[in-house]
Amino acid sequence: MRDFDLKSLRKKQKEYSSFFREIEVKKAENFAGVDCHYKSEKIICCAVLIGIHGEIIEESITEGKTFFPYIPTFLAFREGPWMVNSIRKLKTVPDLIFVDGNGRLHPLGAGLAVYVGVKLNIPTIGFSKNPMKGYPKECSFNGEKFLKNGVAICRKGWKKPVFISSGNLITLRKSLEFYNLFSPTKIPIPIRLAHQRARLLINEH
DNA sequence: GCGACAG
DNA sequence: ATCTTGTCGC
Repeated sequence: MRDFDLKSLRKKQKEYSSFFREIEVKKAENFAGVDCHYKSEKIICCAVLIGIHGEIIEESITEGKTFFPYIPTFLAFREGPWMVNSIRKLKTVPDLIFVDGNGRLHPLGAGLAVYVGVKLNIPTIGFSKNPMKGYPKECSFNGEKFLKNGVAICRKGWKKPVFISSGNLITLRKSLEFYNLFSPTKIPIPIRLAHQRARLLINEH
């Protein structure tokens, strides 16, 4: 990996953060989930589009070689472009996208879901299974614990919380609503499907 | 050397 | 994310 100018990338993050709009999402019939998997330097990103009842409508994949390393708080520059391309390959434009990564829950309010939502101008919800610095690591509470720009959720039997935050064009309240709608399990269905597909595809070939 | 910020 | 099997529990 070559050298990257994190200072200028910070400025870009502030720019993305300024483009974030918290408005109420209107029509929501088609939902997408996006996730990336890796094998050595190879990356594969999968987007799955489902209907309101969970039926799969279509999927798309984008694969290639990684061009940016994993650096905490800079995840958008590693996976964002791949996710954006994957969504663009879908024949149907999603009304809402579940992104495997934080949205506003980020030091500069510019997580992966914000990047994807701003680039595509489509509502996005950020979801993550691991806490960033300063956020609860254990389920020492039950239900929703509201944080600065997101919420930590703990349900019965969970050891660790999951984190939900707005990515773009949606309110935190609605984000929570949609998480609950698509999460009979800890991982929301759209992301679980994208996760499974990406994992399967990266192991063949 | 220690602590450690999503994937 | 990745390296990796079985296994405890609802």
